[in-house]
Amino acid sequence: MSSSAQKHDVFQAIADPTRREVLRLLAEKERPISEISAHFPISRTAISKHLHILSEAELVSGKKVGREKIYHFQPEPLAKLKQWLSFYEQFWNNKLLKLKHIVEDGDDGLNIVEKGEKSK
Amino acid sequence: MSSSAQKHDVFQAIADPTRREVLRLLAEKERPISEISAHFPISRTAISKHLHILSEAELVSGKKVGREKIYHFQPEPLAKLKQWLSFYEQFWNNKLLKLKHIVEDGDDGLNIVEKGEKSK
DNA sequence: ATTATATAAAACCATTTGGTTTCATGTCAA
DNA sequence: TTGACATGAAACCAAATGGTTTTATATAAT
Repeated sequence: MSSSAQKHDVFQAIADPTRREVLRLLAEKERPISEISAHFPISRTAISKHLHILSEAELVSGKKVGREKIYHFQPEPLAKLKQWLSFYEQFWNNKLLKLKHIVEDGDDGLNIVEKGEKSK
Repeated sequence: MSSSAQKHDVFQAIADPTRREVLRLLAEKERPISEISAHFPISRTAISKHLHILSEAELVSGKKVGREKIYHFQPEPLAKLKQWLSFYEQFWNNKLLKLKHIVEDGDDGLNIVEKGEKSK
């Protein structure tokens, strides 16, 4: 199966602070909805909706056990985030790449002045 | 200054696909609003609002040059995202940590067998 | 069998979001 | 100085978001 008609992706799923906290709780260990919602000032129903959204993004998955629904954390979608991030890591890890870009773009770079440097 | 009363953080800022694309364009090189909006099917005003949000999250910054406003990419806030992500990397990079958790939680772990590993 | 528990589902609501259109303003060019 | 251009700002709008309350259903416990 693995429905690709997902309305919520990982970027949206982690945008909400409550959902991030839910994720952290589930990363620790799997828990039923009521246990999760006990950690928050909002209603159980609200938490249930958040779990639904996390579930759409495949960051969590729930299995019904007796009358409880036990949710557990699924890290896979975060790889996509990591991948997205990796593109931008150049910009803060490797300052030399800035120069490289300037060269490749055909800019002669003569008047480029880095922060705190004098231009002449 | 550096107002800390920011309504939008980096998590929310990158939740929107259009904003992610704007970021990518600005990571390539700095550009005025009109040039950015030329890449999208939506109005210049809409793009301007997205830039405002990215700016609140300090992912971009704009300087006025003549009648144009030139925006450029600022990678710093992404470090926060990277930091957030790093916590979860254990879960897909380092499978052994699973065992560690089991041990620390007091679970005897006797019948736990990792994928593809021999139990002894 | 009855009651309490755990969740699901639906209706509802205020605010935010992502977009639009319209109007105003500052700057460059002729 | 008169347009044209680039942006800003405001009013407006539909849909999505994040919450609520109410009602229903399945399971567990007594």
